[in-house]
Amino acid sequence: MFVSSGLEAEILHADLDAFYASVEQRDDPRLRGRPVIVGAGVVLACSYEAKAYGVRTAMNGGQALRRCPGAIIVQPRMSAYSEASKAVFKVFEDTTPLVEGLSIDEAFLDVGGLRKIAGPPIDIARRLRAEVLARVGLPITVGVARTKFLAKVASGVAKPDGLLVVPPDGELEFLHPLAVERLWGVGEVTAEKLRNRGLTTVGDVAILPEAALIAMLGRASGRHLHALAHNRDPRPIEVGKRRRSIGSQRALGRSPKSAETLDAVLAGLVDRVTRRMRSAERAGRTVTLRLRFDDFSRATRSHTLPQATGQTRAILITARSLMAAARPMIEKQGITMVGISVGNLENEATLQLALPYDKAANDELDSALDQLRDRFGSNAVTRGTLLGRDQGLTVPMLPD
DNA sequence: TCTGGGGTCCTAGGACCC
DNA sequence: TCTGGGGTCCTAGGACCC
Repeated sequence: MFVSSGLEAEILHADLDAFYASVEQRDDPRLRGRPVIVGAGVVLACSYEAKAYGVRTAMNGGQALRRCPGAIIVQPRMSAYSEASKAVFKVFEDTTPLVEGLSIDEAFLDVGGLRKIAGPPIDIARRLRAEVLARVGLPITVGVARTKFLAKVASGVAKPDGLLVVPPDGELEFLHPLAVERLWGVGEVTAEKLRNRGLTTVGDVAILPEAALIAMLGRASGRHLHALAHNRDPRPIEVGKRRRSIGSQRALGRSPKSAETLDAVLAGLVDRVTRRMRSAERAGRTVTLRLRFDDFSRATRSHTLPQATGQTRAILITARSLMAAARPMIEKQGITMVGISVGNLENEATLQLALPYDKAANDELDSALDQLRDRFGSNAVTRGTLLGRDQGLTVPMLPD
């Protein structure tokens, strides 16, 4: 792994602009230059033309239309977005192997080791923006700085369709006048707490001792905020991060729901989640039921299994018993959302069976698996998953 | 027409073990 | 026999992000 010098601005934060809406405008010329809202009940994404009218992500659809009556509503096309994301990440990976994906539409890139072959970071960033536009047809904003945190702040300031480099000798000058909300990890609640004490800019926060921030916000948040306000962020780019949970949820509307309806929804969610787990070849141990009620209060109930599984049946049984335990709450308050997620996902196999892809090897593996099934039960061994860690052994499957 | 769906990380108390 | 310190895991809730 390259170790960046830490003295130069060589981390890029690349962030697609109004991602879903931009894909829609790319694919339908009639939408270009017009206010576009993706999502019907609620705004999943909106074009900058719609943002100009005050439309925001997560806003209720009716409210959005009142603010921007001329907006065009588009149904989301998740597969198109996922395809566009893959194409953009391909451009990232053609730029540098050191790519850390943050979400479907943003990533950090470490270009520190590329100066000799690809030029200074600003040139790389310019080319990256041009490449994404040429190859995928989407606008992207890039922030360049010495740290991940600052690069992300820079791209946020440069949006939309921009490029901003924060030079190492101008970091605090750039950072301190910004509103605290610009800091990664400062949301509504934290911003309000800070505002109540008259702290509105990053510079205001930087004056406070760490202990004061910890007293105000708790240990982790206090430390985090203190470090960021002083521009301390030593985290390196992490390549190949894995997801820690997989989940699915569904809004139910406000009308009362029978137990049968709820069970059907639950089964559908479990099926969706376990399919995704199996196709990702992962298994998990902790099943969490998430509920939301009429008054927007929430509750979670979870249970941890002794062994990781990706099987629909095992997870559905667990989900049902969590739901049964939550029954009294559900009867007291109307339920408006139900979700299931599976966490404690087992990592990549700890024991790699270095077998070549030939018939003899596959047969050998099959018979080894049969023996394991005999020993631990047929449910203990499934494709792409693993044995419980009690056995201290995980078994990766070969592709069919 | 007061609300989506996908995630991450932190905290705090209790159980349990050594 | 009594007590304590330290560590891990589980559960529930909350803040935050895109």
